[in-house]
Amino acid sequence: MPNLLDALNPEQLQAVTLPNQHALILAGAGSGKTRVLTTRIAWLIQTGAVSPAGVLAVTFTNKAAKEMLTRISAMLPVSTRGMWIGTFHGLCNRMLRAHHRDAGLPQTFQILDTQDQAALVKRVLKSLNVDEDRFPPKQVQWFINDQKEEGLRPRDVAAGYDEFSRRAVELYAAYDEQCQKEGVVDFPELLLRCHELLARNEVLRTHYQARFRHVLVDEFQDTNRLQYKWLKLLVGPGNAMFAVGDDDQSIYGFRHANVGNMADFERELRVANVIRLEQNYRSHGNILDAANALIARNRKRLGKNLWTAAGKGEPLRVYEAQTDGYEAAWLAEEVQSLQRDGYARRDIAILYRSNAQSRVIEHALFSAGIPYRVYGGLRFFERQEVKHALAYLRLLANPDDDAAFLRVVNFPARGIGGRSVEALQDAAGAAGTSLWQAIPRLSGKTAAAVGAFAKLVAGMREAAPGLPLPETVGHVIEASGLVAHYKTERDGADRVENLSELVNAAAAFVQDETYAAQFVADAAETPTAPADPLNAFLAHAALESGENQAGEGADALQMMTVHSAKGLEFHCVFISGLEEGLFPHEQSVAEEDGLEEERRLMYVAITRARTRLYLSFAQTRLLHGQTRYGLASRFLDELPKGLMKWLSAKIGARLDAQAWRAEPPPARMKARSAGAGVPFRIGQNVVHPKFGQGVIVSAEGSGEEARLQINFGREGMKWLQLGYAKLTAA
DNA sequence: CTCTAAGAGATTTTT
DNA sequence: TCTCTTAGAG
Repeated sequence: MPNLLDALNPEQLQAVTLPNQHALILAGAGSGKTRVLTTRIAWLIQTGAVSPAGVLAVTFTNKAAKEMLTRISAMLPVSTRGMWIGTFHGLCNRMLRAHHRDAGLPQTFQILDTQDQAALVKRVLKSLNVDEDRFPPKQVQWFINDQKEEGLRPRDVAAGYDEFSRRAVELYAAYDEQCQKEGVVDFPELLLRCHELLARNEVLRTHYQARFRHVLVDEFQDTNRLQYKWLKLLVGPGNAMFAVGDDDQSIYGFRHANVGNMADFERELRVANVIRLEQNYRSHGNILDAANALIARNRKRLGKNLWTAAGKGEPLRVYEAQTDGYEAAWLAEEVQSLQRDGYARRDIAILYRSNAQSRVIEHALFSAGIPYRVYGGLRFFERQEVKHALAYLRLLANPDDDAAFLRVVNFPARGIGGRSVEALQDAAGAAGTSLWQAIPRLSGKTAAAVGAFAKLVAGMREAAPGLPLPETVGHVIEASGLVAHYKTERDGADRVENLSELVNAAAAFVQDETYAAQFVADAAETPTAPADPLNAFLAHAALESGENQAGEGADALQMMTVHSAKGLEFHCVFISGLEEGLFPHEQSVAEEDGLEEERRLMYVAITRARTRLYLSFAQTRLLHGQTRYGLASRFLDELPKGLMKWLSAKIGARLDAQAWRAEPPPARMKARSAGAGVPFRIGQNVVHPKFGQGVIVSAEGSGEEARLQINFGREGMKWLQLGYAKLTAA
């Protein structure tokens, strides 16, 4: 076996071989971050510094966790079984299962995903007769999650100043009570519960601190306050935390990622080892120079400058299109030309700021016959039919799970309407029981219909224990009538397919025992009964939403938002829609922090490219049904001119008579002169001596009296009178 | 209970 | 403009 440390650069080597003290590794894009993390774990084990059971490594996504496990297994002939490697939620789930009694949870507690949680909040609001106009369920849900992520229970929330928060705290309390009653736990609750468990139970805390000699954290810049607090509980006098992150790639502020955790960590735990990984192994020089120049404009940085031993490479190519339609057509053309140059489609990515932009591009690619794959969208376990099947399975595990009960009590339809459900809810409410337990209290016609459902579920529950998990799943999707129902539906074929795929997923799950082990209680910690596969599978389904798109193997062009491109790399990258208002997004530019995050997002986008980077924007874009006249993104101005090569627009030259969604503007613009005797057109670029460049958005009046509305981008939108403003055509 | 029509919302995403 | 959700009628 070759030496693990052989191929490391000096900084990587230093990081990998640090003594067991707190450390912060500032790892730039493409600097071998995962490599350092995995090599350190392998090295620690190989040198006997720690046993596999002494390692805890935490990531944000299951993908990252899996990748880590795979790479460690490749480096070491040791089983990774004893290690705790997983997501924050996965590890907390594991700990809570092992100590469910101490955590005040039933052993079979179920996990609510975001949709389930929204439904439960709604249900609680309804039962309390809350006015949904004044207290929108979504906002209440956000409020609850915000509090939980700050580590606050209803009693800890400072008395609200406004009416909303005062009432919201009460709703939070009612919601928590209902969760407890049903034995369900939402995502932030997993973390909060686990945090409370460790905070209150000194025996457990010291046990885990002693066990996990090394606590390693990936993407530390993305942690929220609660996650950081949880990590701090895991480190004690005898162990240390090794955090890897990049403040320049912090792009999840909107979901409460707190970059400040990096500085706090350094200060609070007196981190003596701060190592910067600045050598980039991914991109050519010009690309890195552009990225460095851009990010240097941010004020709030820990500071870092990427460099590469590779050559300068090609210049960045910039393209200005007239419309989003032309931009898309150009993208398709350019992709074809790249293919002719020998690039595989899977090595090319088109990135955009928001999902809405993908439609036009998809249209153009489709017309050009280029196979593509769009990331994002519904994931396997989030599909309606799969969620229905899971709801039946949840009832097998715990019939008191009201959320699951309500989801399928009348699906497929079996004559249990809203009134019947209400009667049942009333009965349950009066008796203080779950819906399931309230069934015998019903009378009349309702009782018969619901009774039939109860019998169905009871039958499944009896059959399940004797069957292997995949057969249970198979039985449930048939006996529930789900398969039959979707078979009769018009477009149900895919859904039937997905249901049988669920059986496969269950089969794969029970077979992959290393992975299944992530979800079962640890024998060392709990001498209790072994976790049953059904429960483990349900937790797996909730914690890992599955692939978002099929066809992974096919050679297809990659399309995704900049956010989902983080962590990936491609030979050729297109960053499209570089317009003020879109990227940076208009909702972010008002605040300094918002703009800086947008700039980091652009930094992430640029650093995805290995050899060739394209930047494009459109003068005109259809957004929400309205034509928007945007200026080129300020980020284009912030890149060094010398690195960029502007491609000239071949207007319509090679475009066939495709019906692009956005019509070619020349025709439309001619028809829309800004008014009689006005020498400008709507959409025309103009220059103003004080405000600089702008685009005419609309106009009123005529001749010298005419007033023009002009978007000056950074300077904002202005109304100017033609007679006074010294405007010139750009 | 199912179908249709009107209304809201429209960055970014994982668990 | 489009899409998804919800309310109301049949």
